[in-house]
Amino acid sequence: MGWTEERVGTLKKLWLDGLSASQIAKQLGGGVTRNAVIGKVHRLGLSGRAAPSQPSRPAFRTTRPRPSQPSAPRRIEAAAAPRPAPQQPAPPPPAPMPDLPGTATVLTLGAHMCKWPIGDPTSNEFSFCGRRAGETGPYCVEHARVAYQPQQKKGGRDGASELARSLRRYI
DNA sequence: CCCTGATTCGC
DNA sequence: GCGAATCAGG
Repeated sequence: MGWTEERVGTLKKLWLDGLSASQIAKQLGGGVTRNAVIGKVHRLGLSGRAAPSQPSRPAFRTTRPRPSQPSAPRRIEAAAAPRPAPQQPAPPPPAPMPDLPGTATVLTLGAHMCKWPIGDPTSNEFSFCGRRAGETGPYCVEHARVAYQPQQKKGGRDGASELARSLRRYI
């Protein structure tokens, strides 16, 4: 299955919520593996996260030898370069998930109800927004703005701060 | 062995 | 652009 806007939106949301790639892949349903999710995440440019559960950042590229071209000798690059002491800025606090107005479970979620995921999809408290969804999209007007992040290229008004404000309420 | 994300590269 | 294969690591 291809990456529809809805699936991409869900992917973004769940990834920014700190869910693992495999969890996102399960939640998106069949047709996607965790590799697909990770690949898409990288392609979307949001590889970094606020709260990586397992911070594996070797800071140096983990040169992966290519399986193809079998005649090529396997060269293992041992990290010999001295690296300056990296200064880690203050880690951002983890984002708790407040309860939102809608609390529709997957069973009670209707056709025209906002399908914005609320909470951890793997937990029992997971629910959807459930408010009235627009005619065009699966989300309510408020979540639609967050899901379909507009191209904030130009324009006099500051779309970024507006987006950040709307996001802030859910983070 | 389970899991995690990261990367490469053929498609 | 997509994702399987593969990596390094917890």
